[in-house]
Amino acid sequence: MTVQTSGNTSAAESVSGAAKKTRKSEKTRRKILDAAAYCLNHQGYALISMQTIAEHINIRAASIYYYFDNKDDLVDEVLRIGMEVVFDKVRDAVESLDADATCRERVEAATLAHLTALLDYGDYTSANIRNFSLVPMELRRNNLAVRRAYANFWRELFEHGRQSGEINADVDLTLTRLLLIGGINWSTDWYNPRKLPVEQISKEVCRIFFDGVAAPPTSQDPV
Amino acid sequence: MTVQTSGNTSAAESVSGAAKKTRKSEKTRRKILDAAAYCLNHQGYALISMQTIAEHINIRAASIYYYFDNKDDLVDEVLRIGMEVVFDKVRDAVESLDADATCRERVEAATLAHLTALLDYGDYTSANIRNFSLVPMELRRNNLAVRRAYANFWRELFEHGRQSGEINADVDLTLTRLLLIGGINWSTDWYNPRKLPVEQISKEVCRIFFDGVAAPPTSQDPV
DNA sequence: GTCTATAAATCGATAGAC
DNA sequence: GTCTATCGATTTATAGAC
Repeated sequence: MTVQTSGNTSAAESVSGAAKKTRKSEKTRRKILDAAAYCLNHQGYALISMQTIAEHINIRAASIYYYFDNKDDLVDEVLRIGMEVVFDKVRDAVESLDADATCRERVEAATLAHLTALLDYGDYTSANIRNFSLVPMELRRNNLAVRRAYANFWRELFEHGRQSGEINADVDLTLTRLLLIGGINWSTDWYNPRKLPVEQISKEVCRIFFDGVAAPPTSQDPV
Repeated sequence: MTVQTSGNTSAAESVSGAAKKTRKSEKTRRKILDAAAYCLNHQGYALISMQTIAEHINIRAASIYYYFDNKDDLVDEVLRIGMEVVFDKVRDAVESLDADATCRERVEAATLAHLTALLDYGDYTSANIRNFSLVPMELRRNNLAVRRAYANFWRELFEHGRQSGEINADVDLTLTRLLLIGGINWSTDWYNPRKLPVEQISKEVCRIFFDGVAAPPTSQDPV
């Protein structure tokens, strides 16, 4: 209310941050993005309107156009953030493991991080996953680069496990990866945090994928 | 160009079929549903308009209202068909197996049928899966009954396997089911029929879920 | 930076001719 | 059954006051 109202507002906080204080401009921009992510997640693309987004943060729809050229640019940024935040969390989780961590430990950490970003971290991530296939082609195309990089990260995770002999040699790793990520992405539809915490979910998910659900032979051969 | 132009079109083909010929009325109704399913799948709810749907089959938007009271009723029926066609195919596939078929064989047949319905059968199924969570609450509620019944079918499939000792006793069957269905539902995003046919996909999916991807111990304990 | 006011387009849905 | 014409509501986006 005193210093940082309008005068020497400078630099953004997101990239190559210079100043330390968030400008009011940046704050409002973030609030718009948050509201857009919320609406996108709960109502879906094209069901959301600029007016609805604006109402959530008590501004007028016209004000949004001071920050974003049009609706698609706004949605585009929400989707981008949604995918990047997952990627960042997952990469951080895996890279913070010991260098000699097993493939299973890495996949488990990645699964937990992905699940956490998806369920706890909220609307950006869910908005991306739920809306990607329904969004105009151009927005999809813009989002593809990050998605490919993320897919590659997982691919390397599994291929590392294969090279170390931890994963069966004749298993389809691409299918494994798509099944795992697809399965946990779906969790936004059924997950109930009061039934099972994310830590247990990710542990159990990896148990299913690594060990399988088939019961081991009941009695060993009498050798 | 001669006989079957307009005259004696009669009776519906769908339920409790009486006559053998499809009325023009029913034919147009089906064409509208097809177009709606296509648009719903490729553009998503609320991005589709009655006009777009009408254009796909060369009629005027107003004509749709002769067959459906409003847009939501039309969407509702597309979603219902989408879920029912999967359920029907999967149930048929499982029930056509031998009575002494193993749990794994049943799950494999169910997976193949689900995948086939999803990928071959087309827009109705995908439209349901992709739009369910984004559609207005009332439409969701209408679709829940079929979805619950379908989920129960899978649940029994797995619980049967547990009771027969085929599935590990301490595996979370609910999570297994959700992971499996979620994973293959996601396949509409990545599946390429020229890379791997559905039969191989479903076989490999079941192998991953039943046996796991972990490599077996390389050398047995020297006992 | 945020607002009011409004232009321009599009949507769902209805009325009524044919 | 399908059409044209249109109403009324809502949308994105812009213009300009403050």
